[in-house]
Amino acid sequence: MGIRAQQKEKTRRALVEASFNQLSAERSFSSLSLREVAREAGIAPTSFYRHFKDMEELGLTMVDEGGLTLRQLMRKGRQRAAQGGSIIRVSIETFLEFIDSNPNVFRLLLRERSGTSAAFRSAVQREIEHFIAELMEYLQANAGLTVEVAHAQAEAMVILVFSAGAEALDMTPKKRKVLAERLVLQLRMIVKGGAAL
Amino acid sequence: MGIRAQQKEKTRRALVEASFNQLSAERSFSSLSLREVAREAGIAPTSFYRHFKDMEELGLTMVDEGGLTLRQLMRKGRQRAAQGGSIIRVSIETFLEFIDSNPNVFRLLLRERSGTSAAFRSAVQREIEHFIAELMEYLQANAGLTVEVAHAQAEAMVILVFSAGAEALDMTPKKRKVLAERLVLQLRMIVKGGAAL
DNA sequence: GAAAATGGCTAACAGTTGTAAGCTGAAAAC
DNA sequence: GTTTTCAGCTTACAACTGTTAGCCATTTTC
Repeated sequence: MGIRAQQKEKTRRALVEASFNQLSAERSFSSLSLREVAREAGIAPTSFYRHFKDMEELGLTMVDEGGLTLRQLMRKGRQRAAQGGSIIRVSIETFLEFIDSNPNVFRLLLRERSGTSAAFRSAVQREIEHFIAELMEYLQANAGLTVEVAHAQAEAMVILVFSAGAEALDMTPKKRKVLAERLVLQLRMIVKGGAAL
Repeated sequence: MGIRAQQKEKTRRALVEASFNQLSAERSFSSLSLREVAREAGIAPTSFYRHFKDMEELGLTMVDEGGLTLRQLMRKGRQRAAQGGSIIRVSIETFLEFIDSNPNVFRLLLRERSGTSAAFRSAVQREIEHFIAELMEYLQANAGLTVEVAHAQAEAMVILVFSAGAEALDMTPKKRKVLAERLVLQLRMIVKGGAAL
């Protein structure tokens, strides 16, 4: 890669990282301005346009990236579970670790799922569906269920995990334990209930 | 009530209604400006302060109001179910009707649940917990479960219903039917699974 | 080595925002 | 009937926004 393209990639990364870093409980992506992001990344406002058409394009990049890292992590978690250990517990652990070490990635997905940009919403929805599909495949292979039931099951589980994640964001580690236990209980109910149908 | 207080209440309502009316798939409460709301309500920007300290105070009022109407509706639904009819089906119907006739109220609750204002988040959370508590009471009385299980069950059900509602917002009536059926299946899984534990 | 491409910059614009200061006329209090 | 209260108004300001135009230095291309 040429020295030029290399530098370009570097400031592009700086923009993405600057955006992620500015997210917090009090700050959503949609509340970030182009100028703020550019400032944080250390470039002039107008240089932003050398990399992204507008903030939406930046955001979509971030969603794709975030979704990818999450899915990779979960896949690893499932592999870990395959060689001993409850799939439910391991998945929940993996997910909570993800939230703990990438809170802002999760915040982005969580908020833009119900945000004001249709492109964002469907990008996040796509990520979640990937997610459901992988879990569903696992469930069907390991429990031999109807496609319909397996899908409903996988979807319900993903929704509950996501929702618990959202709550966990603001919690102390101690309260998280309680949350995680209840989540385990809920997922078990779904597994048992699905099998019974 | 004096003629003065009456007029004041009227423009206060106008502000609340103006805010609700400006919400849409493309517009969130946090993206509304004080000036826009005032304009829509037909008053000068600075007159806004005669009614609310800032936009956050307006929003909290809206959350409280929205949560109240939703809970009242659901309570009615449950009464309807008490005299014949599946509680699950009736509740889902009631909820989807609510979303259909008050999409913007639901949008507000949905978005501010994961929004950037701590006050908003806990206001919505409080509404949801009311919601869970009422359902839990019902479940415990009618199925005789542990407190723990009943709570986990009620919570899971509320989350799934909310989440389905979010999806339903952008859907055609035809697709909603499919969604509703899957939701029924999911709630049944939780009922069955809870009983099995 | 000359010419073209390009990432980053400065300057400048028109528009919007929240909010302060202060006036006015009508209702409320006395 | 006089005084006080107050919802709503106009004007004003400083801050910030996204975006255009155009220059510069360095890398890339030929």
